[in-house]
Amino acid sequence: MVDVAREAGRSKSTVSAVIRGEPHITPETRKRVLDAIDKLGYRRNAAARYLARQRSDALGVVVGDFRNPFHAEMAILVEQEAAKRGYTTLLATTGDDEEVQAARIRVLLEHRVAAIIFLAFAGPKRALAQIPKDTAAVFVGFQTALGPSVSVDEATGTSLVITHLVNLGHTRIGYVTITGAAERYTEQPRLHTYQQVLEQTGLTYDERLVLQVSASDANGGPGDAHARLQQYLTRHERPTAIFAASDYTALEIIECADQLGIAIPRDLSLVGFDDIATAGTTRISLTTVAQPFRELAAEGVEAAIARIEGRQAKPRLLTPQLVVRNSTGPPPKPRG
Amino acid sequence: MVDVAREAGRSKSTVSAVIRGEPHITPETRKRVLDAIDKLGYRRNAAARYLARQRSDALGVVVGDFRNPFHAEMAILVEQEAAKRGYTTLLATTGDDEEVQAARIRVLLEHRVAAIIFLAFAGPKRALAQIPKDTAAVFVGFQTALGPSVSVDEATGTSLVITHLVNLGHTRIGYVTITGAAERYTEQPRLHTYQQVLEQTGLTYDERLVLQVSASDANGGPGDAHARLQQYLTRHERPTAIFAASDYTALEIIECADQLGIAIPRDLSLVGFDDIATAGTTRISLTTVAQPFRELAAEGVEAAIARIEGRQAKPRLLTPQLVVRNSTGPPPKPRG
DNA sequence: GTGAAAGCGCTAACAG
DNA sequence: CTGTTAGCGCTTTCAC
Repeated sequence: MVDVAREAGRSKSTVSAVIRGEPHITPETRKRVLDAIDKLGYRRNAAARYLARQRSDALGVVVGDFRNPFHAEMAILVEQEAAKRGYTTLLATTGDDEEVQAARIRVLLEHRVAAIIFLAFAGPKRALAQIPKDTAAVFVGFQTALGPSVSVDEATGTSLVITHLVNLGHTRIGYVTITGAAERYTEQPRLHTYQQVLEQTGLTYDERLVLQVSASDANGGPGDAHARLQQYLTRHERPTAIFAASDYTALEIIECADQLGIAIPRDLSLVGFDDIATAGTTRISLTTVAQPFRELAAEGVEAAIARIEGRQAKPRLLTPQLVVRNSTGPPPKPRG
Repeated sequence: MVDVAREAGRSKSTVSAVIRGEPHITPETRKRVLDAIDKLGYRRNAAARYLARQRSDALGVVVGDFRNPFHAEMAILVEQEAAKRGYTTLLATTGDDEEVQAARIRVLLEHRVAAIIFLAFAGPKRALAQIPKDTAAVFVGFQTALGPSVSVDEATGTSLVITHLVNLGHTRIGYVTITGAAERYTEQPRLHTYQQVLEQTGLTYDERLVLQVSASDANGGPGDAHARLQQYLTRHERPTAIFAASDYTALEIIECADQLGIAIPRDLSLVGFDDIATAGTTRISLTTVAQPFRELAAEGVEAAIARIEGRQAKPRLLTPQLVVRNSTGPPPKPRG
């Protein structure tokens, strides 16, 4: 920067003023400085800038698993929304390992991000606890009491699903989540909602209809989740319809059903959650609860910025929508 | 840090030494410092650290589109590999817009990343040009002469595909890419390879068998790509087999074919590139060229670090493998 | 083995 | 409107 100043025949602080876009600069001076910057290929130093200003314009975004298209899509949108508002984004994936999760969050913290956005995922309490109070943390994509959250109303979404299935004649409606340890924090509550809605509808909650597997279950190895799903789908008292905790999970169920020769929706109805792109595809055509992606992202960023600026971030509960496609139909005639 | 020093009854530089893990510290002192850090919840400041050391341990990773599972997967793996080697990762997505691409790269540069890894994507020349010579740039996931690259041998991959199709009896083998402007830089060369291999095999290159659409083609709007694909698939002189530039593209072709009632592989054989998870699925079962993901990521990071440390990064050309599944078969009997 | 001091590249008061 | 100055939080010689 001092080089630029010399080249422009001005002082360092004038250069700084030009860069920051201060209004009170002579056009002449501005031009000289800009030219010098150009000529020297000068690029301001984010570290030094942060240090001097003591405030950062970077948002940390942590997502559980980019492999899940919902996460990926949201990450893109959040980045876009943040950019619109003048913030840059530091993205991090964590996977299942709690060590890794803590480590990634630590890195963001060391970079002094102004806020951390948890995308459809919240690390374990331990990782969350390390976040200093003056760093805003907001949660987007799922309902939680961990902090300010922007999400769809899961009770409504679940009602939509159960009602749809009940109207088709289903009474044995299962609930399945296949997730990394990471997502347990987000999908556990969704199970709770399922249970509540079920009972409100007059159906009895049957534990045997619920399957929760961790994708990376240590005992049994990686194949374990698949084995348990297979077993769940072939049991005699299996459900006639399944509500999957996410489209990503639904995709795994489809694969397993395909392998077992279980036809969807003839033998089994399936509903997902999220409405990722693949769900709308002819081959998959998955009935699902659509989340308003863009809105979620925009509101999430807004909430984060609100917190940064010391404003209160009111929790937002958006309205989900049921998209009926070809993965649901009437239950099969009782066997035997 | 000065607070920690006070709390521990030691000086600032001693605290620094402890943090950096210098060997010559009394156990007693170390413990005091560590305790103080813990008690105060101290977290070192990456910005200040960078400023003082004048070297960064952050790698910038830029990917074109997280929606493409190949990109997402690679991003995860690169992050993991970087972490293993003590580097942290700053991830950025760019999308199609050249402005955005340049902006994202600028942000990484301002953060003084030690190197930038271009993941299955290279920005436009203009964006690339802004990278100072002392910042290493490496390209992983595609062959390019833009700089050190780690990729699969595309000629070999393409040969595998063409040979496979020729053996099945195909003579009209098309090539399709549907991509953002971003990926044009990576898939253009692949087209070239297709052309070469075709001719080596004794088939003549027919321009009409090639379709290249930009997903975000301005004229015609977003539906344009789909319309052109549809037209391509219904033309009289359509190919009996298509080599898609990526699995992601292949997925779009499948969707379009499904909508048109074109059966795969009965009416049309299809081969992809990458071997993303979905390709292995029962419903998709896509014949494709598998890339060694993990190796690509590991070697990519290695190449970046090599450059950072001033070593020469020898371009690596890994060997791809053809995975034959159910999307390819003999050509249909001639119509009419 | 530990501490004092200089300085990394920038911003922000304040003078001029 | 522009320049001077004093740090921001850390690392790194160099004395002690």
